[in-house]
Amino acid sequence: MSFRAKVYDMVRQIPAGRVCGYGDIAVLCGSPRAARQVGYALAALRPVDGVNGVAEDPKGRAVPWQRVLRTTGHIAFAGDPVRGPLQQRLLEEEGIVFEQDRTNMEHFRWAPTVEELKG
DNA sequence: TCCATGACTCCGC
DNA sequence: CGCGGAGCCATGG
Repeated sequence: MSFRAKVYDMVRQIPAGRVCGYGDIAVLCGSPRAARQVGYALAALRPVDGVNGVAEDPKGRAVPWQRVLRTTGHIAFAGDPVRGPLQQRLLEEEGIVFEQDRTNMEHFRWAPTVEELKG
């Protein structure tokens, strides 16, 4: 199983209302230093519905990419005029609270349980 | 096989 | 705090 496939599977497990850092996903996928590659994996998703932010992986399964943020709580693609605001909107609809342009990672960070990791 | 590309991070200033 | 630079490493050509 490729690194990207692991990333997609892991991101799919993040429940609505919770977020995770790129680095966190990298660790959970077995490559602690590959945070950047996690972002690259999400960038490779195929956009399906631009308005609702739906994107799928190569297998056609939807991936909640909006739940992955920088460790600082900032939206990684903030510079993107479309995806930046979209990501924040999607997260706020799930109950994530933004203070200025960042979230409180301490409060919203998600970590899988042992059971969830068995997958 | 080598090389460029990056939705990242850590560190120093 | 913010900024720039260096390190990181999975992919694809």
